Amino acid sequence: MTENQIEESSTRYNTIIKIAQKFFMEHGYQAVSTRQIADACEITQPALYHHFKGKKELYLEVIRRTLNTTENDINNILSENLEVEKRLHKFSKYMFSNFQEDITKMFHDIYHIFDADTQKIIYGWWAKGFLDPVVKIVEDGIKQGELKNLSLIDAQPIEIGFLILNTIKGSLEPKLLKNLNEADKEFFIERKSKLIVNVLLSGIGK
Amino acid sequence: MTENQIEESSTRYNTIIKIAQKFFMEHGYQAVSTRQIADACEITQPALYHHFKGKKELYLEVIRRTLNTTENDINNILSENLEVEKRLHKFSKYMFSNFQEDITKMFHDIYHIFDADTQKIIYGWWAKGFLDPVVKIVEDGIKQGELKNLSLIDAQPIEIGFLILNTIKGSLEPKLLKNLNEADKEFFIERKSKLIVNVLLSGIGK
DNA sequence: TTCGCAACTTATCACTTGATAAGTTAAATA
DNA sequence: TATTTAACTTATCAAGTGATAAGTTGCGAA
Repeated sequence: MTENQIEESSTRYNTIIKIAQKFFMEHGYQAVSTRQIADACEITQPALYHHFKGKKELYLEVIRRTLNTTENDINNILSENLEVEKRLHKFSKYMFSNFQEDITKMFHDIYHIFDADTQKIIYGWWAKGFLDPVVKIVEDGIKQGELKNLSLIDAQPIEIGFLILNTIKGSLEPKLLKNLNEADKEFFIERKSKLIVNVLLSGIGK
Repeated sequence: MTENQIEESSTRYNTIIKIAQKFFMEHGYQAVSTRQIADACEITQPALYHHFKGKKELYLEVIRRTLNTTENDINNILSENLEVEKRLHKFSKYMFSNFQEDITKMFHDIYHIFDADTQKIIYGWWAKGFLDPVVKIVEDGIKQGELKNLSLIDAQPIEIGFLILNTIKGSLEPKLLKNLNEADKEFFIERKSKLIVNVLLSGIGK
């Protein structure tokens, strides 16, 4: 075990990140204080600084873990060789179920907090976890003849990947979902995902 | 002139709102201090409190004006009786040109700052300015036979309005646009809007 | 048994925050 | 001309903020 691995398997260290993740994702970086996080962890505020260099570094680790977890989940979802429609539907449902907080806000914070180099690193994680899998779906879909030849609409697979991601991202409604019970939530997500995929594939025009 | 109208036409009052708008839209409510706004207005921080009861009230007025301006602009854009495709294209271009900051963040702030009643009032402004016009486009499009009968995809016009709005909203890329010159910006917006409308109307499926 | 060190705590720092109180000034009104 | 008042300013507040220094504790290795 390396020093880093010991640290990462420590219970307290993980608790801090889990709780910090909850707070940061719900309220954003600025609105969360180190004291709030520490209180929720039932430790004193300076104790945080034993595990993390500062608030920024804690936030960065939260982001890293979030994106890393997502990458694994999405790759599992997409490992089955399904048709495009089913893959997109699964992906949409995953996003609705797991990103009940605006990730747009997260990227806004990243832009204003971290320097350009760190931003690039984070963008790399995001691309690997989110964008690449969706672009893969699009590319596979074209190969299988399930999707249009994109040159017809003067677009690149990566552009369509972005568009799909943005459409789903823009449709997430964390506040609405929070007030539903599990059954209603499931129903809402199923219906919404179906609609989004339907429009993405067939459009609303005649 | 009522007392309110005098206040609203005052130069200083308007300057404060304009500058506050710029700051709030770029950084979000929490990240902007009353001192930053005051400094940019070249007045002292307590002078703000002569014009506004508090930071919250200033922010609320910024939101009201932003949504009100948008409502007027959009109604002008959509007053021409064009076909659905051209209307959506115009609308998309307007959004890209005028909302160079994430409006998602604005709604996040609203949710965490204001009480439920105030939130409802703001939602009313938003619905009137953004949602209603888009729903009108959809309804007109169905009447004119340019769009599918929505019962085919088990959807309501308002749902499709949301989806269109969210797709465009999610695709806004303020950071990217900021680094482009006017010509490149125009080109980017034109191209992106065309792609979005194309996918919304025809989809990417075969 | 002693030592070392991880994992804390208490106390405190400099700084920023939104907000208020009290005094000033210049222009409109009576 | 006297008075009022809008539009400020200076001074100051309490409540927070992220961060550091220095001391404590308890456990595992030597």
